Amino acid sequence: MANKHVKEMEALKEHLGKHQLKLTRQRELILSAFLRQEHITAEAMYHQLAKADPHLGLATIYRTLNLFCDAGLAQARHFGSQTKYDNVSHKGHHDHLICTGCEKIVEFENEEIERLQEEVATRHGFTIKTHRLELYGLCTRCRN
Amino acid sequence: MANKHVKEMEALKEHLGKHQLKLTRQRELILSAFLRQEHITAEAMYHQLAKADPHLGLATIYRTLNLFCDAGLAQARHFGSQTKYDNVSHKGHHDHLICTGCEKIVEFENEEIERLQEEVATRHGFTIKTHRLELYGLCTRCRN
DNA sequence: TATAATTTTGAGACAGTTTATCAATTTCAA
DNA sequence: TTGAAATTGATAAACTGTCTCAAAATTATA
Repeated sequence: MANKHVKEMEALKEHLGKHQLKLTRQRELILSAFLRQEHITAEAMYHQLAKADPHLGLATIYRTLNLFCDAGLAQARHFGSQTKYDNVSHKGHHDHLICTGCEKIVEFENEEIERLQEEVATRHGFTIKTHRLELYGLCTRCRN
Repeated sequence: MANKHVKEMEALKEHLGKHQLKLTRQRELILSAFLRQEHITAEAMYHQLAKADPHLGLATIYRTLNLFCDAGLAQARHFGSQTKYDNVSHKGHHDHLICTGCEKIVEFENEEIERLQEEVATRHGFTIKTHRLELYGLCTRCRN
């Protein structure tokens, strides 16, 4: 299980090294838990990890998830009033289909769309760093 | 100025009528101010209107902007930690190019992208209600 | 136009989410 | 091993947005 996430661990260590930050037990623990999810809120992770370490503070979760964003391992997405942290480490960039009925989230990739985005950006003189595409609607089940 | 927004005013009145709601001075004032913007936060509008009416409450702004959303005149977007209300009354849906340097926001439309989004949704059994596409990067000026 | 029923408003209290504070602890380079 | 620097946990504080409720405004009706 641990060696499953070696690559991400290395990426984190590299980021830490570059910014005079330190590798802590908490950061390892949170990374390991984070990589097992597609997306999670800080609050959800707090409760999930409470079993493993009851003294892990909520602030540390927030700080660490934001650190992962800086390191390029996570991406924050504001969903309603909460922030969800997406795991973007071991797969290419993906976009989201979100069911407003049951909150189910389906990921997808579409190269053609990505290409058109580049085109639009170039036309406006922009250089894209990242993007976010979310389609909101009803899934098959919720439509009935 | 007032007769510039007659159509939207009518749309609002129709919505009010259908839902046993009343037309108030505040709703007229806020609609008029709202239609002069592309997108604005409740807080920003609060300060902007403080000159015209120092006693207009923040809660009223929130309530009214949400009312506009119900009436189809506005659309709420979670932008960072804030909610921006977009003016969607007299123009089609548009997406955003956002400069991470100066925070400038450029709007664009791309029918081809919209079409591909529909295609993706259909393939996954979704019926899209709305979507959101944001491209983050640097504008020409900030790249230097 | 006056009246009354209903809705809306404004002010601030309140709730939920995220960040800041700071003393105590941990990390890591020397 | 030591000590400077970073991190943590607990909680206070900040921030955004909603709720409450008495007073005021609107609308339908007479």
